[in-house]
Order: sequence, then C-alpha cells, then structure tokens
Amino acid sequence: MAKKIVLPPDAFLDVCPSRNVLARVGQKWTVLAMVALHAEPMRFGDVKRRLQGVSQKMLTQTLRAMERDGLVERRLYDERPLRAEYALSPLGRALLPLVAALKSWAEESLPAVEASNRAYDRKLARKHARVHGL
Amino acid sequence: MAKKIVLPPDAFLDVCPSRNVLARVGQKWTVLAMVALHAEPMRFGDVKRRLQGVSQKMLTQTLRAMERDGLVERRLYDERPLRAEYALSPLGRALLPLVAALKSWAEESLPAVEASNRAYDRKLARKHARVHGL
DNA sequence: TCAATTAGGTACCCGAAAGTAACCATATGG
DNA sequence: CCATATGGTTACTTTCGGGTACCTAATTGA
Repeated sequence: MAKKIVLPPDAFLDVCPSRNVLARVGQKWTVLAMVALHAEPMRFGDVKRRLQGVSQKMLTQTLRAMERDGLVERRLYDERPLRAEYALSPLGRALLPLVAALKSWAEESLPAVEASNRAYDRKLARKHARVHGL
Repeated sequence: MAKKIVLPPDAFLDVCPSRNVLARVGQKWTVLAMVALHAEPMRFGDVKRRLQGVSQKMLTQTLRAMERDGLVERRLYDERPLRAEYALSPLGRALLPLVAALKSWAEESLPAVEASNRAYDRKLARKHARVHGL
C-alpha cells in the first residue's frame, strides 16, 4: 500500500473542506454571537437581547451550529424555569480576536464604505446616462 | 433645530448598516479574493485560476462588489486584448490581515472542527436512539 | 477558417439561508 | 384565569446567493 500523502488544507482548492469552515463563520449571526460571548458565559435570552433583531429560531440554529463546530459549549441546567448557558470553547476563544476585529473593522470602516458606495453609484449613473441616452 | 447626536456604529443594533459591511465580507468568495490579491495586482483570469471552482459570473460579481465597497481598485487598460488589473485599495489592505487570519484559522482548525462535528453527530444519534426507540 | 484567449454581460434556475408564526412545557406574578 | 418568563421546536414561506449556459467583441495562433 502506497503511503498516503497528506497535504495541508488550502482554501484556494475547490475540494478543500476548509471552505466550509469559512462559510460557517460567514453566516449572518455567527460573528455577532461570538463577540457577544467574548467575556463571560451568557444565557440564551441574554444573547438574544444582545443581538437585536435575531429571531429565536435563528439564534438557536446559530448556537447549535457553533456548538457542533466546537466554537461554543452549551450547558443546560436542570432548573425551573430552564437555564441554558453558552460559553466560548478554547477553539472559539482562538477565533474570537479575529471575528471581533472583523466586527470592529466593519463599524470603523462604515463611513468609508458608504462613501465608496455613493461614489461608485454616481460614476455608474453617469456612464449609464452617457451610453443609454442623456 | 436640535443638535443631531451621532452615535458610533454598533453592529449589535438591528438598524446598524455596519451589518451590511459584515455581510459582504461573509460572501462566499470575498475572503479568498482578498487573500489572492494580497501581494500584487492580478488580472481577472489570474484571480479566477487561483480561486478554484469560482465561476466567471461570481468572480465578476464579487470583484464588482468589492470595488463598490472600496476594497479593490480596478484598472482597465485599453490594450488589445483587454487587460484588467485588480489591486487592493488602502481600505482593502487594512482588512487584509483580518481575512487572511480568518482563512488561516479555517485551514488550521479544520481537523478540530471536523472532529467536533463527528462527536456532536454521534451524541445526537445516541440521543435520538434513546428517545425514539433503540 | 476555426479555436482559444482576453474580460466580461445576461437569462434562467435551484437550493439553502433566513424570516414568520405557531406550538410545546414549566413556572411565577397579578 | 391570563400574562409573563424560561428555552426551545416545527411548519411554512420568502428571499437571494450562487450556479450553469450562452451571448458579445477584439485579437492571436494553428
């Protein structure tokens, strides 16, 4: 039997499963949920209140997916009423600085991005007027 | 007229447009395209070959969106045949370290994530068997 | 003359992501 | 008795990201 050669993952290759990992971080609520959990474990309702506009279903779905990927740990306490706590796992804590930086970058760059959007749209409108008819 | 109070962007708020910025970075090909352009300007075809599996339409769409957001600059040279070069803008270069780290994290964490997936699925299967019927 | 390269654009379609609404159980407060 | 809170699940629907296929238009090589 020939020795199996193991290549390091490379997301540039279309067969590479690391693309899936990348895709999951790209889910709508994942980054925000991670940042919400940055400091201490939070209860479901607390996270929900933090992520304004998230529906119950989507938050459950997001947290479940993160749990499945090993980014968060879910602890369900058998109390009445129920109590569920979510905390970043070691893997999640390793990812946290990256996504937190991403969120911060998005907030800081918002003015620049919006200005660029407007400039692009104006340029496109001028071109359209020139070509299509003024 | 009352003085307008300007709050800093906060992606936790559901009205905050920074969420859109975050969403665009989460698009399937954006991160890979940015990393591909990390070193030097590249031509359309070069980027396409680098991002294995990307369709021509999606690459155009991705690069256009990035251009509109001010992440890349597109230079079209009037040569025969046409030549188009894409380069990271200053804004894009500021974002590059973050998305590059994200891509690296995805590649490095792939084994851990896959192991976590398997463990989670096994646990879920056991629970299903216990509840539904063995 | 035919094919391939350059860099796109457009029409059409599917499946996944996301949202809405309803339901469940248990418990406390009015 | 009803509303609230806890933490979900399920069904249904809609949106849209992403894909394939086919088109342009100019130029080069076989």
